[in-house]
Amino acid sequence: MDYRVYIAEKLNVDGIAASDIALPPNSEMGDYALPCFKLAKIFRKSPVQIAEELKNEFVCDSVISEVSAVNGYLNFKINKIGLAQNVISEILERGDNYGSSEEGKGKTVCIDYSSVNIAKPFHIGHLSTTVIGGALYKIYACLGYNVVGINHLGDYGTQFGKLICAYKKWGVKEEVQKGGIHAINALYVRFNEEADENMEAEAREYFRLIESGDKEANELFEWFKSLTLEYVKTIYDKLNITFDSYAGERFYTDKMQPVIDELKRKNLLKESEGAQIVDLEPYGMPPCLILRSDGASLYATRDLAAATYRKNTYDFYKCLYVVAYQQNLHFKQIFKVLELMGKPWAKDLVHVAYGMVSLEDGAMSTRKGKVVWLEDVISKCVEKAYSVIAEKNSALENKSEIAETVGLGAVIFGALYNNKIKDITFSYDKVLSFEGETSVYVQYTCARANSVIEKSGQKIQLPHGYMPNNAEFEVIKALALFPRTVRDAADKYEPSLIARYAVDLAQKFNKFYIECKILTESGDIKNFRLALTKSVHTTLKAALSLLGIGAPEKM
RNA sequence: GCACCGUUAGCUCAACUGGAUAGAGCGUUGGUCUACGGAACCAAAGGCUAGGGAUUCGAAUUCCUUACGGUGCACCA
Repeated sequence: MDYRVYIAEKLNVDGIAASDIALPPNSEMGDYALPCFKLAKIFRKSPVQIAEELKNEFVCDSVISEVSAVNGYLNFKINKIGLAQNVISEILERGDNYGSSEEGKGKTVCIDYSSVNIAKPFHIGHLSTTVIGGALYKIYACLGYNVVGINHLGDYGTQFGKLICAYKKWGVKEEVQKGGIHAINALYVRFNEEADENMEAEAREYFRLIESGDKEANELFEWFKSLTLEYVKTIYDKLNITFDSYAGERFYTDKMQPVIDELKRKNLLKESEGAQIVDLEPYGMPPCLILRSDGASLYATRDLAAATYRKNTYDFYKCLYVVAYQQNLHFKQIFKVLELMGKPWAKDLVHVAYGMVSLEDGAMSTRKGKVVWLEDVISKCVEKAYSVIAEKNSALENKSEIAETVGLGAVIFGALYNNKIKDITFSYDKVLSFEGETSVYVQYTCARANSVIEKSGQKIQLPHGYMPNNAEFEVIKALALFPRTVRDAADKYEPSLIARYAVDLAQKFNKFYIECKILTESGDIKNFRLALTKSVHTTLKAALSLLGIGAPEKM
């Protein structure tokens, strides 16, 4: 039940909607509140007076147990017994499905994320798009949407001509096969260091050969591509990330012309300095380049084709682009161009922008070797997790497996805990910290809850009419917030809300856990506390799972 | 130069989108050790929400302005 809706309906005052019902700063005041200041103008009375009058009119019932008027606020306390009963029984009943809904049924959401470049290994700069997109995928799926995860591969451009050129000059087949993506990347880096004008020209020619369908060039390219995909898939597996489509830039090679024709037909295309552009000056933006002066297409051209293709293929309700804010202008431009083309769905395109990652000593630079590879971060976290486990719980059987879950959780969680728009300075100290507001804390809490349940050795049975104490009630209120949090995270494209929620719930549970004994109690108290513990365990697991993080039963 | 984004405790960040006394974690100091899992819990200290104006019952949140930092601005992706 949504208490805000209930209260608003019960009040039945013009101008008061569920969204006007707020949460008081602390729970001693109440569980919900209505600020009456807005009503002062309508009723031409002081807010204090209005609150007082509304209080007197309000009849408490089985849902709202108490109303008070304080300084212009009307505070409500909800029936603790009823809330406890409702929330816990719902969680016990729905289990892993708690928080999920059908509200997105029949609607498709496309999410363009991660979008790796061929021949470039993953560094920590690629982590945000991957885990934010991955989490949004799970969050929307949880709300019943049909989700299409798209890895818009960076597989188009002269750099692949350079790569082939470098391979032809220095490459050894066996070494590349063995070294995989790092070997390819090394060739590319070497090209950029050593190439002269002749090689540059050669590279352009190789790119042309790829484009014109030359057999050898394409075979090489496909080989590099498959080595790249093989590599990234091992990382996606670890991060619990999946894709439904790997249609990258090249995929749109033959889908751009119709878009260009349409732009022409609609008189949007203009020549400027030899290039074909869409003029966006009236909208305060630089022009959107469609064709270079040599007739070649550009990034924007392919994105226009891709958006059109996705609409035609998936008929999306929304299409999200999880791409760093560096590309704010680019997306503003292509969204505007589609709008000018008269596409009503242009409004359904959303650039989900996130902040950039830098290192403590400045920006990353592949060329200067100032890079932190994602694989290294992962393995360090897993190693650390292993050593902590070995120290704290040496008897544990499957230590490596659990260390993997814990270590990867730390990597993912670290990238998801803050508002996505904020820049991040990467530090090993931070991801390797397993205390406080971390995934490890949440996982630990989960394991702790699980341990209590196991030790009890009894079936979970929620007693009727149990009156929760304060610590218990705080946990219950937090539990009740989960479905709303999932919806918020989807509405705001903000997985950090889930991460923060998980920590908050874990904190409240731990407080309860320290204050209230469970197994040494008996009867209703024990049964209720076990049911509460089980509910927390279920909800924390569900929250972590939306982020792609596992929750070991023991750790 | 223009545009967009950011600035909250020593550090890293929240604040349910305009509501009551701005909250957490880390770090610091002091406590809880018969532990249902101490990867935990409690307490203390720490704030003119970068500065200045405006809007109103009420501003960290909206508007203007200044400073600092970041990003982007025509044939790369």
